[in-house]
Amino acid sequence: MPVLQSGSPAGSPTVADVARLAGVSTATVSRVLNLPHRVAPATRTRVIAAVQRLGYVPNSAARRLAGAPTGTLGLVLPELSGPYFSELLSGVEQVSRAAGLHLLVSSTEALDPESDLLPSLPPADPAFVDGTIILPHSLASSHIDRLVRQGRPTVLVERTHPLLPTVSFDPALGVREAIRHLVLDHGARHVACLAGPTDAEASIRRERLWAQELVACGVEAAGRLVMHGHWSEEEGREMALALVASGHPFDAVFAVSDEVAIGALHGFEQAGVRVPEDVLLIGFDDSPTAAWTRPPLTTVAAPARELGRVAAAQLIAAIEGRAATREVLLPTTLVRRASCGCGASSADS
Amino acid sequence: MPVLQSGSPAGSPTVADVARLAGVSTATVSRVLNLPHRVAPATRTRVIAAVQRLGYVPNSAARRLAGAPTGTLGLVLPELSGPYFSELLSGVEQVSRAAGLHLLVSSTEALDPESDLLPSLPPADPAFVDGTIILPHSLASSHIDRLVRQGRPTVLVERTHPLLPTVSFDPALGVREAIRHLVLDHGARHVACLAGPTDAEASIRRERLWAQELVACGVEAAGRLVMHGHWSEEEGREMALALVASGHPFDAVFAVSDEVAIGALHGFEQAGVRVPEDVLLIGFDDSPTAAWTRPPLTTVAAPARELGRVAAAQLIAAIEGRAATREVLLPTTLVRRASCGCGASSADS
DNA sequence: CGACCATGTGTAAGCGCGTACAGTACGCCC
DNA sequence: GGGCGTACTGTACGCGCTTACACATGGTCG
Repeated sequence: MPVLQSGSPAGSPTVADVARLAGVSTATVSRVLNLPHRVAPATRTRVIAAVQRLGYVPNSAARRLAGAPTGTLGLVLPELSGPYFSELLSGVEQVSRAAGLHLLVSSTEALDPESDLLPSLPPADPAFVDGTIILPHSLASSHIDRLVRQGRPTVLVERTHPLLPTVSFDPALGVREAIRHLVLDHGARHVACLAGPTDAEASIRRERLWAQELVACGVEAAGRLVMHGHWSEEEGREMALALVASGHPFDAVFAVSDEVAIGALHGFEQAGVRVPEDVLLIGFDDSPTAAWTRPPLTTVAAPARELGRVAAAQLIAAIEGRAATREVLLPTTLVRRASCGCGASSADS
Repeated sequence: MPVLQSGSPAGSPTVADVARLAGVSTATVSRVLNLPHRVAPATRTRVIAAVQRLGYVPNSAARRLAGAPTGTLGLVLPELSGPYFSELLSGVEQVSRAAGLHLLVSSTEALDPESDLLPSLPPADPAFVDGTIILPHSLASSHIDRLVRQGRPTVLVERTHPLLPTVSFDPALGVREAIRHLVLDHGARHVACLAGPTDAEASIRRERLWAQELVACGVEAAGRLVMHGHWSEEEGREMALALVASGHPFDAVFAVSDEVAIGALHGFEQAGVRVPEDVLLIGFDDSPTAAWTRPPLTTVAAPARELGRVAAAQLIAAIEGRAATREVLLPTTLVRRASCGCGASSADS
């Protein structure tokens, strides 16, 4: 059990306290902690004992101020909830933990997209982290440019950038597979698209691929069958309802995220449209929930956890001075369950 | 567009740079940023202009070191993924954002439960945050005691403590409702319990209530019908399988979390046991997924987001010196869907 | 008209830590 | 035995910021 602090009664013990107890100078204490081999074994032992006795934990603000690395990574996400970010987050955490680094997270949900507040977020603050992974929520990029200018290690996720290392999914493979499956295997003629916000790059890409592959299959990519909304179940439901209400005939739907797809499932049920009997449905992400919906959701698997892992690895490389790969593309594939009209795949654990 | 840094070419601009540009002393710059009303309007304007021109962002490490609050809250969770933590997290974020505070998150997944590393996590580090919300993942508490001793604002979630303010669910109401519903309304006689880890306080409480209420209903709370595992779908599945394999007859199941319940759903399907025809199932949490399973999951609603909100509010109160309520208990209620044998509640948005 | 206060600003002292630099003590060699 | 290198350790400065204190104005009151 630790002992009553010697120094400032209110605060935590400092190097000075440890030094006093061990009968050495503060410099020696600091050396024991950072360059142990430069200290005589006997002294080292004494200092370590003092550290433990006092329950001394270095003040990282001071440490950082004096030029030492923080040993923590920053992660900036548009939101903190939802399966996608959740998975991504834990992927990042997994590798940063393995590297002995702490992780610091915050969301930009609050921020005015156009404001330049991003640099003041702890995960982007040099005082807090050695480097940052950013998943920008919109196309505005002035704050990103500033980070670049400051030359701090930074990795972008799901977003292209001329200078920064980048990690994204390559939706092409998965979406191609999905569209072909719909059109070629199940004979869909009118494939609708439930898209995300019009300024989200990931959504834009997926929508573009939807159109592209449709045309490649010799089927019309009808603009009237495209809906835009936020990445949420609720909006997915509304888009599905709106689609039905529009009166335009359609026999299949490609949703740019599982959450939207799940919402759509709900919307269709509400509108009396059966999936997959009346309309085929394919989502995107393969979120943990997808296997548990009714019917189980066919979806383009984009393993967010893996994305997070790679991004973290890239960032660590950048911090350590090893050149990070400029642009990493992760493959996506179609996971066939029941919502696309394929036979009853009951359980697939 | 900002301008090339004047000071150290590599680093960001400092107060000194701003002071020079504005033709004032560093003290004045600092005052403009922290106590604006103590500075003459004309000077203030000049300084602000300089700040913007340089794109100056205060170094929070230095700021903190000099005794100023960091303006950020810390949150320590056992894991970062999963719907429960995800929701909790975004509740905390919601109110901390509203209060103009940043949020700093990390998980203890990595930590040796018995080690004293917790105080070195950024969210518990005075250098990083003004206060911390902790959801301890096990019963070990020496590190928590240390935080108490240091007298730093701290709020505990789902965990009792003699000194610290605490925010938890009161599972009693919901569980009572659930068990009674099973036994009284649906005539269940052998209600099993799929519990969490044996050292997780929340799980222990729920299991205890399961037993208590069962007895109160005049039904046996059979120890042979209790299974323990981790809070995951996979373990839920395995527990369900094990339960079936055990051969002990049972006609209903209470799972201590929705994830476990969903896993059990999977397990039962695999074992050819139909829910709710052969066995009734009730979960705990009302996670976003619960409404989307097959069949839709009846569950004890414990609004994690709200829990997060309250915890954050409590912490802020503590930081500001207003006494936080010692122990807050949030009510839980039963949400009836189909897995408990109630009629087909199709959509409940 | 001088003492006194309010207001604005500058000076300088740390906050806790890392580390260049300057010792000090010892062992080795020629 | 003196010169020099090696292995440790201590002294002292600075990281960027806040803030107590000192100082300079200008105005107000007796």
